[in-house]
Amino acid sequence: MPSRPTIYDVAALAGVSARTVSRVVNEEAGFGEATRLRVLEAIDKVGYRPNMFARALITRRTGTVGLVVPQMIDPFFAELVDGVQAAAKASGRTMIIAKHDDDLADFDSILETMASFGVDGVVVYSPRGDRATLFKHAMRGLHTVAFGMSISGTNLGSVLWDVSLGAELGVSHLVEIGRTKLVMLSHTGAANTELLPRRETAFRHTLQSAGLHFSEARVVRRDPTIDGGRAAMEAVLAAGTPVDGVFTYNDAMAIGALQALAGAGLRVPQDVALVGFNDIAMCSALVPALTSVRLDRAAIGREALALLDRMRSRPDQYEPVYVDVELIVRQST
Amino acid sequence: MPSRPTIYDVAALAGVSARTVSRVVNEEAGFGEATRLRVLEAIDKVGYRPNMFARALITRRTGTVGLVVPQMIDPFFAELVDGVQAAAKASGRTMIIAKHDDDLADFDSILETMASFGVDGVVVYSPRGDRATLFKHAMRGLHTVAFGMSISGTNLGSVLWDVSLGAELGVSHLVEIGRTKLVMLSHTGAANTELLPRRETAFRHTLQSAGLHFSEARVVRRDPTIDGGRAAMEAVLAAGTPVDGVFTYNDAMAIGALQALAGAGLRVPQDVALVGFNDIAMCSALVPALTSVRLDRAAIGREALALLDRMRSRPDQYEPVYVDVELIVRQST
DNA sequence: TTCGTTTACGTCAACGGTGACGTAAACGGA
DNA sequence: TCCGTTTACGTCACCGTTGACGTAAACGAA
Repeated sequence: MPSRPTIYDVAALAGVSARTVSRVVNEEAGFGEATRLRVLEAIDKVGYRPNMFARALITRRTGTVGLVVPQMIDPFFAELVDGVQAAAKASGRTMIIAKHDDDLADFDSILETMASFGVDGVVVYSPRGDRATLFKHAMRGLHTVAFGMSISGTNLGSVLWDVSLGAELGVSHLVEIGRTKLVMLSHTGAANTELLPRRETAFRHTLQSAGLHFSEARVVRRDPTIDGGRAAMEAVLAAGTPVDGVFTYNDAMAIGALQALAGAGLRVPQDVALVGFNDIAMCSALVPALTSVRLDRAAIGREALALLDRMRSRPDQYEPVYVDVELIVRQST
Repeated sequence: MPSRPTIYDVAALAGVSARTVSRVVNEEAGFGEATRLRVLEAIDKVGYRPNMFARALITRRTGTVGLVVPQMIDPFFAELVDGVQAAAKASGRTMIIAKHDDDLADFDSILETMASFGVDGVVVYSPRGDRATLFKHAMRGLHTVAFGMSISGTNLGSVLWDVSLGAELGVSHLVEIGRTKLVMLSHTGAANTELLPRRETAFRHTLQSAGLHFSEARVVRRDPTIDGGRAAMEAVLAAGTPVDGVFTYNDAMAIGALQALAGAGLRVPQDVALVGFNDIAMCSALVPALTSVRLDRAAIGREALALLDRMRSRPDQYEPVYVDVELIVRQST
């Protein structure tokens, strides 16, 4: 932080008190037009910008929001970060971003750092659905919004999307276009212990309510990556499970499945229809373009920041906020 | 920023002065072991964390670095952000991230905000190679490192990778494996006016020094996206240009080319070998896995932060720093 | 034993703003 | 003309921390 001109430099040049400069800068009432012009000219001449720290020290507000995600390589998170950033910018706030790589200790120290950095609040994707750390920091006064997991309490709220509905939309679309031999490529790990089972449950329920047969062999679990998706699809084909429709845990797995199907000489969608989840940007650039369940990421950002705002005035219990999911139908189905 | 316990609360509980608590917290010399333990216990009991603003106000250092990129959706930038973040974390710094969407006015106001936020320095990928804004803020005292463009001056340095060498590595690899009918899929726009021509120049030079024919028809320009790459490749095939090797501006275009080649029934690498640029994570997950020119993104982050450090002690002219490029050979060649 | 040195603290001011409050001058209504 | 109100400022303290400096007590060497 190289030293910059202060409010006193401006005051001296404009021939007024620092308090008056402060008033002009913050557009408070109580100064004359002539004074305003002199002050603005002086600000321009010395290149003055307010020091956020001095300001934050007394106002106890920083206009800064923290965002914590597991990582940013996965396009899903990259696009989520993008959505929250856009929302922050729209409401004039600065964002601090950190990633925890699914490490609980890192996560704890990130929240610690953000708190001492005086963020007005944090928006968080918790590692492995960790709740304890969230409660700990919220209790100490950190305004927190978790997304992708349901949690609420003092200084603690959440923004969710209806995963069950999304899964149902995807699977019933496969049923509607006449597919009867469905398979789900799911996620091995416990990356998020809440969202995972719901997708599988919705898959089973939708099959059953369509009168289709469900068996455990129709859910194959691997890492939620391209390679994992390819491996899962290859396992299905190798096992000889009859299949004409595939629903995947996320788009990365769908891309992998696409590769495996191509490798086996099966055509998409003629032989096998394919539905992904999350609708990352790449879906529309694939051949064939991938049908996927879309989350409104901009809305997630907006809702999270709005929730933080509400918390400022009323920091008690918050009901989870839901954002819409919708199915985007493309060439793969 | 909800109110948190201060150094005075700790001091009162431990029965010492605030100054002594400060000394313990910052591990300065000059306190007894018994005192240290009492203070640490008190810190733990009240849940004290130093207020960064008060500290920054007096030390004039924030331990914060700004990172400005055009966007974060493109995996190349997402991975770059990741690399810089990792480097920042390793050196104990916090990062503020912003994106400018190639908008010059946004870029200017982002730097303004970061400066008033008291960042120790910024690491920047300039929109459209803009230099004027960089010079303006550097002149006012903002320590700046640009990457991907060569620039230097007071408070201003750059971290680069040798694009020419990267292009040469990629193209001569194609030549070495016996390909003689090469095509380059390049970038229409002026996203970065410096890096662009160098790739094309290296392509031409490498062809010529291998005794191969070069013609303008062998460079096709489109948007640097998957769709752009597909369109470019389709244009080459439609024009009937003979081709057995393709070098692309970036990996996204290579993915598009892969789709177009598959659509035309051409096999990779048997019929056409393919080399991308940047080596985004996805390259290894493609079928066939993509040969690509890799930039050491972690090194970019490290070098950028190291340059900022050097600037603190000596803010004058800096020679650009280069990070390595290397060719990662995979199945597509 | 004496006196310089080190250790282990404490005191005070300052960083750059803004909230709370004070006040002189201008204004306006009866 | 008088007095209450508004306008347009200024003054001062304080936000939480650390730099500069002071000092009493303990220590150590002659």
